[in-house]
Amino acid sequence: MEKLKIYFKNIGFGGNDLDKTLNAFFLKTYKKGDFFIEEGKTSKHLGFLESGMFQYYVIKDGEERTTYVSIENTFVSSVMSFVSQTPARESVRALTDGQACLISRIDLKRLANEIPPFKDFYIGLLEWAVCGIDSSRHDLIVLTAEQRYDKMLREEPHFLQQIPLQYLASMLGVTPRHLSRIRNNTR
Amino acid sequence: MEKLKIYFKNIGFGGNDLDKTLNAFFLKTYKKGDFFIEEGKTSKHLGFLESGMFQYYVIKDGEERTTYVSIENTFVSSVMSFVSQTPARESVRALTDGQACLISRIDLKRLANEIPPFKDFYIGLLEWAVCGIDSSRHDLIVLTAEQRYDKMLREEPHFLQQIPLQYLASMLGVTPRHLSRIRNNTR
DNA sequence: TCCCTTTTTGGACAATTGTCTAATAGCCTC
DNA sequence: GAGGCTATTAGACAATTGTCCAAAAAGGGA
Repeated sequence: MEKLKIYFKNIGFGGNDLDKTLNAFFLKTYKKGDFFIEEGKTSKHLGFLESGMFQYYVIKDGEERTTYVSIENTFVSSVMSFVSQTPARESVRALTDGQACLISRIDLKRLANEIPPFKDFYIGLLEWAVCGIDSSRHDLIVLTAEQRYDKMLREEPHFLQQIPLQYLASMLGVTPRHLSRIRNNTR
Repeated sequence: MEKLKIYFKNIGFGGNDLDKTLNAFFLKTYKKGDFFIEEGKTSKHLGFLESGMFQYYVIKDGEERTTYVSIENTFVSSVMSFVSQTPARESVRALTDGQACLISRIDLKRLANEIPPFKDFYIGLLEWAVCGIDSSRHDLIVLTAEQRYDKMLREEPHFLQQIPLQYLASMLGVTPRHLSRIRNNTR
């Protein structure tokens, strides 16, 4: 849980708060293909990705559509399911072997009440999530597929290095065939 | 601020907490076309829409694209700008005359520290926002335009009654021309 | 190194969606 | 109820994007 520890230290956690916080998490190891959460089930845990890569996807007309890919040092969650405790509309599984630190929603709520800074951490996490998701939604409505690709190239080049194109295509709202066309045009 | 009062009562606010909370808001009247926030400026206030309708949009290649429309009894905010205090990527303006209760980010943060239930309200608001936005983003990637329209017809029929189609089209990620085609097919 | 699997690319064609434009329909005001 | 807005619909055509498929390229063990 080394990276999680660094994460919390970076936002000012220390001493007792840090210990209690880290104790509420437990480490889980994932093999490629293992599920973090399956569509239809209710997400009980929030995860922090220590290593590896998780794919969010649904099966649509028999084939999968990727809605997002999480990479290490970020939080993983089927947001809606975890937050509202309703069945997940998507599955999340490991694209590679990896490790995540998990905390249950119950422990999260408990910590938030016991440790004031933890509640503020959760607010910060929600604010970060809402910004990222809103921005992505905005782009899907306002930009063309090519502009979205260019933006990813500019702002998240590590995505293009780490994540297979077939998954990125779907996240960008196009088919792999079309992403190939876009890449061919722009370089 | 009648509706705002009812809103807070419904989530369990009363007595001193309710008074302090309502006092942190002030009422503002909007004429059709008035801005709630302009693209490029940083949003200083969160609003609760007492009456009227607000349109979120950007000008893209000389023409406007609507990303969302808020209706009464909901909160209004250029989320990313308000949350991260960065310039807004979209404008928000009144589509009709209306009234909103505003609270500054500073007062919001102050109240969150003074009134514990208010912090929990803010968490709830963020959770609600993240669910709604995530769901909408999910639909843009996974569903066809026709399926998104059908879903709106099923789940938010009041949108179709209240909001002009030209704006809904854009929210659904298509042109008005194409929305017209969709509507023609399905009924 | 070689073989096997997975990923990426791209041709040919089809379906979807956008652009431009005009006609129709609603609605408000005088 | 006539005139002037604005919203909605729809035809014709063009551009974009998807589907189906096969070939090429890239990895990953044995």
